[in-house]
Amino acid sequence: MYKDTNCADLDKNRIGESVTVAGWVSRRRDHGNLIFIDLRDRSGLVQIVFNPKTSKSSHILAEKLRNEWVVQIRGDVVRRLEGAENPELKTGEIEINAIDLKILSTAETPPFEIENEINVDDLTRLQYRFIDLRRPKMQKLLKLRHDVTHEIWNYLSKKDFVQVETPILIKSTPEGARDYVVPSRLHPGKFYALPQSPQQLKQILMVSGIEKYFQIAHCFRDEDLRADRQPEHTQLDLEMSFVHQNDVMDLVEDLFSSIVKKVRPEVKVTDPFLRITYEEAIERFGSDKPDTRFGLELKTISNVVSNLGINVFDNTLKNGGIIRSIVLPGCGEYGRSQTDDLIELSKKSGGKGLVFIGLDHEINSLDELKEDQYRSPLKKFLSPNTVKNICDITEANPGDLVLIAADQSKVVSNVLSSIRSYMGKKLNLYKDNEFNFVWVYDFPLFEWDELESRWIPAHHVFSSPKNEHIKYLEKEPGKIKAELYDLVCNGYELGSGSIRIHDRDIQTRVFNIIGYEKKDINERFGHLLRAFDFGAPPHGGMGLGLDRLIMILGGQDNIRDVIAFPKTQTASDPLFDSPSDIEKEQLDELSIFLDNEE
RNA sequence: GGUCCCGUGGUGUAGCGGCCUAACACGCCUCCCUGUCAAGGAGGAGAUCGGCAGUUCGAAUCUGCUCGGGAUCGCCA
Repeated sequence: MYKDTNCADLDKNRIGESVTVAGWVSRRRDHGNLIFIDLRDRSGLVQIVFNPKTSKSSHILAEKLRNEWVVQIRGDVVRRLEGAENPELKTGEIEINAIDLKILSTAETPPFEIENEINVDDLTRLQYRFIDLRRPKMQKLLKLRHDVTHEIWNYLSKKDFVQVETPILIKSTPEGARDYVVPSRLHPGKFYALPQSPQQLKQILMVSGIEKYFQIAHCFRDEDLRADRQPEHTQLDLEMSFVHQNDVMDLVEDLFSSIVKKVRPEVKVTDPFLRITYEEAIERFGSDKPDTRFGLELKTISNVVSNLGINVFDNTLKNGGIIRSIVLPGCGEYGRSQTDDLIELSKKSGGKGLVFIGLDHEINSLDELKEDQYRSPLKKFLSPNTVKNICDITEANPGDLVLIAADQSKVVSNVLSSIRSYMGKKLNLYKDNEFNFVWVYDFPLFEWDELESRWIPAHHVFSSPKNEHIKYLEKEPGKIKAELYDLVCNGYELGSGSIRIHDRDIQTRVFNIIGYEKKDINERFGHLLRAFDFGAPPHGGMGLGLDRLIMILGGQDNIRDVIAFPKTQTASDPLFDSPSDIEKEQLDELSIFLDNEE
């Protein structure tokens, strides 16, 4: 070994020891006859002193040292001079008197500094990812990631789960996201697809009698990127036989609690996790992935604002729409530019506009509300009594701003939930180190696709309808709730799962509703259905986004920061410069002809 | 495919028609310095302002296109 101790493991208990350390020169302070080096390794920093009285040759060599050179130093751990201690540093009470210095590598000046808080373009960071990852913050996030997966392995192993690796080269199915595709050399003109998730493989493993399976699985989706979406991401994938929905939820809940306890012991996690139905989530938050760290719940006010001569509202209701509102506490005196911001946000979310009612702060009682104590563009239609009724339902108080959206219910949900998220942050309604987990369950099995005029699966085709809803299958598919559940944290969807269909008859009926022909079914799912013919146990499971979980646990707002080598928004890698051209010989082998005209 | 923001020495910013022969901070280089820890002091090098085209007597600055990065809608069963 080039070193017998880590830099930051040294402290006053080790004074007098002779040690050898190795690492990177983090900073040098050259006082002429005395040179200080902050030496950095994975553990942290320690101060090295080069004193000509201790070692003349080392001192001369140390004059050459520059940032990020890699060095090995032998020396004695000594107590620092009185008054020269550095309380900011873990090793601040001691230093190493260097006797020997060996330069292991020189280094160019790095393109940016290796500190926790840097303000550098993402492109530069990714081009020099090896430098970026030297930053203690990034090291901490990679370690956090390790600790999380370690805990997952530990926990699930203790619970009798077996980790099984599934292939990366599998088969394209036209369902779901766009596939990443790999050409086959041995089968000219044919392609493998990279898995969007090991979904069908793990279900086959259930038929194989594995009973409890998990995998930290890479999943690939060729769709556009976002702050929380990479083309290649990692899932904790798990599946269990002979379980009901609650068994899966209980297990995952306990697992996630123990992960948080392990890696963020100072954080309080809701115990038990909140469990709400899909319907309740939409009703209260307008979203199936609500941020439950704060209130600002939505209220329906269709009844109190109809038939007042307000055309927008009456027409909306006539067309089967709904009128809902959200109350922003203390925002009653918002000016034009602030309300315009909210209107713009609502338009971005697909809405047409918003109606405001701003309540004065100096209102003694809403029961004696006067005309001049509230403002609204629709004021001439809104009597004090109507406003009071609205306040009753929405629980608005003096000084609040009531926002009203009228449209089809899906649009209203989108508009008000995006305003809710935006204002929750703006009004500082939650702390950064709060983790609010919530289960959302009882999702509908099907959604109506307006464009194609047909029912499509809300999750995937193997999710089981609730037993008592099987009777609606052919008559009212929209009414069917599924054994489908999502885990949500702080407004992020962390994962979703379901109890799967293991009955051939029900599976066929679901396929029929989606409108699959026999031929399609065989081509796409024949392998799985064939397996089901040989004794399929009842089973269910989940897929959980590991990157997002670590992003939240690490207090980050971008998934790239918890992935060692992520891609840019155009799915390229500035470090490797991928994707890239390949040789003509490679193309020929694959029987691929490029149409370079376009 | 759409919308929005950004692109100026190595890094981050300022400059937003002529005061620009492009400013500032950090970093870098040289020299001085025995107690610093964002060391200090003195001096120095380094950018044709992402690219192309246009407007103009004159463009880092205005316009168009394009490339790259970021945010977001669509998309992500």
